[in-house]
Amino acid sequence: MAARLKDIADDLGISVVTVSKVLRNHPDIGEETRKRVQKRMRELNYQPNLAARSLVTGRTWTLGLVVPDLLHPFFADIAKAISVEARKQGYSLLISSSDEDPDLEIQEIRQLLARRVDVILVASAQSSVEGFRMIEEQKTPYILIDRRFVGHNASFVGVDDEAVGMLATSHLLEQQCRRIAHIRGPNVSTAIGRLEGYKRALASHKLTPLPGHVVSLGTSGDHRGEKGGYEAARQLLGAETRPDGLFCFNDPSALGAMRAILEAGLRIPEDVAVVGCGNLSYSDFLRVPLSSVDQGSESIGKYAADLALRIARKKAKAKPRAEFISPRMVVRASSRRFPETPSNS
Amino acid sequence: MAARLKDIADDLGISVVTVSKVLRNHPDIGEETRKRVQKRMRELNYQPNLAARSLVTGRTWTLGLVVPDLLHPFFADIAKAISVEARKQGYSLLISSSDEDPDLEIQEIRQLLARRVDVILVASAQSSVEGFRMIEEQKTPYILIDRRFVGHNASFVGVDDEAVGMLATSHLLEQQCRRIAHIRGPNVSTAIGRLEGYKRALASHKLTPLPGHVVSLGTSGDHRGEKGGYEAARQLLGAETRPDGLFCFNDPSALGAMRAILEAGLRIPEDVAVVGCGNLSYSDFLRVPLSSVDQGSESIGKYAADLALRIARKKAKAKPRAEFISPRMVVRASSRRFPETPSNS
DNA sequence: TTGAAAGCGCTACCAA
DNA sequence: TTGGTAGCGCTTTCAA
Repeated sequence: MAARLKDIADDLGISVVTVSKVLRNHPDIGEETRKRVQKRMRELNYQPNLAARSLVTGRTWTLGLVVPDLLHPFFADIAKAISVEARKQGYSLLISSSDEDPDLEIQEIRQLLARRVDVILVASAQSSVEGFRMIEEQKTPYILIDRRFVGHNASFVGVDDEAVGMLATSHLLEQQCRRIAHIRGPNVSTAIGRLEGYKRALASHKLTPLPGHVVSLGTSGDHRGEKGGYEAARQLLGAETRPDGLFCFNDPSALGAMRAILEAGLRIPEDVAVVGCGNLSYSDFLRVPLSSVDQGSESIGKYAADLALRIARKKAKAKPRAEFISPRMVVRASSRRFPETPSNS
Repeated sequence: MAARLKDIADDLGISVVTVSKVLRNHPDIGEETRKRVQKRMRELNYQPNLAARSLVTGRTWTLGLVVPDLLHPFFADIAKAISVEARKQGYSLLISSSDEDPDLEIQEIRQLLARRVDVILVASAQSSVEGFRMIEEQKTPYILIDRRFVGHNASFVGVDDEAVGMLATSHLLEQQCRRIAHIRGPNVSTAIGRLEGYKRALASHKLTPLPGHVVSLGTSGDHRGEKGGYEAARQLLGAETRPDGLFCFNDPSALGAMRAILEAGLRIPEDVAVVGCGNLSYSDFLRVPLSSVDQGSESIGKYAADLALRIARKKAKAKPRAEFISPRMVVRASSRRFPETPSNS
């Protein structure tokens, strides 16, 4: 079926080794031999068998990526960016989706380990760091994306979540909101950091969250959070004092929340100003265009890929390093209470 | 580093072959031996080296997917669905994005061929069928997704595009639109089929497209088509007779078009009713919720994966077959001119 | 500059 | 029920 080195060697009456050297641009090959081999390769449309190569080199030229949800635009962005960078350097990308399920994630990681990918990138749904022991045992380098584990010394690329929370909340404060609520995410580092930032921004104005003004996004079924955001917002609107500003863990939950607010007959942003996080691509086209903190998903993907490829190249295990991307506030109608507010800050 | 069959065999004083058989649940192994081997495998957290296995079996247990744009929700949906099905059967998925560039697509396919994936799935950006010769030469089975080539006898899974065009246009006709325009896509089968359906639906009402009422989405830079849709719509609004209904090639272009319409001071759907295609997940939250033809992206992914896995299993090359998914009209505010219009049809 | 030999980790085949 | 042998397609090493 597919041509092999041996076929080419036999055709040309030379040895397999010589052909192999031409394939890899090894210097000590005669000009004429090289030409002949290259010609024959083209004729046969030769493709080296990467499985065979991997077996002997111990490298697969493949990166493995595990995300909680490939449909979430944030992770799709990252996957795309990684894929582009990887391709540039001749690497392929094995992508899998854990559905936000820690057990499934472990299975996916096992699969990637079995395939001996050179580096694993994972936006983890684990609540503890236990699951990574397995990777470490196999000595496969890995990089955490987006979500990290405090006190766990692994490479990390993601946004500075506390800055996210501060940026969003400070913006709402600037818009004269004083009763700012927060719909927080599940118990992972991103949600914790954003909550922390939210509190710090309030504190800098000598404020604290009012009773019932921090609500958790339900975790059930609905990963991207539209439904959860809707329910959380309904809960908030029934709170002792009604919020006049709302910072949502992510954009999908903000969409759900906005639906609840509009259904309750309130105006956005006059009655409740809303800020999301993620800056999803359709924000401009929404019923009320959504202000959002941009997490620089593309940069995250690019940095993560660069780091992964650097590690993959010199098989040496570089010491773990963390890279924090700075978030950026993108102001749209959902939180612009004063016309002069610039659209970015 | 990673444990090998030989390590386990040596530890237990048995042969590699026996261990290999336990690994693959081969029947003729003594109960006790099996237990001992399994125990040791667990202790060592053994992961078979798939590259080695591939080399001897000639199968990689990997599917390859090439899409024009992983960020487009339609293709993200498909990728996710395929990934889920593949995983269920122990297959992994190599995903790459061609950026709608035929040359890049060919490169990606070469890469997948070099990796000897068992089946290639491709939503192709090729304008001719030439590029597939390469795959055929290597005897790697492949399945076209979403976009096909008339007269080319290959397996195909996708929506019935003519039905898409008819569904959308008939709906607009039911809403009493009589000057229905169409923003058509690039020169691939999907765009051609939808255009065909649009014309047929008009014809069944003894209508034909008015002059200037079929506009092409520009192809430059902007793959998902928001910008293209905006520009196309501006062009349409300047036409001899202004359209009162608009069927757009996809949802992103419909978003752009709606922006142009609203900016021109017109109302949706009263002045211009709009229908998109793809039914993207945020349609409900848009400034004007967008009516759209659902292409059943998940079904497409599922069918395509099933077919691919069936082919992968019995290495036999099944004869090419085409599977057409029926589209479904989802009516929302952007085209609902009469309150009683049901939301699905 | 070229090539013979060995071996990567696994499975297929057949003999014990 | 168990295992020896051969070999998948390639790279590495070292000798010619």
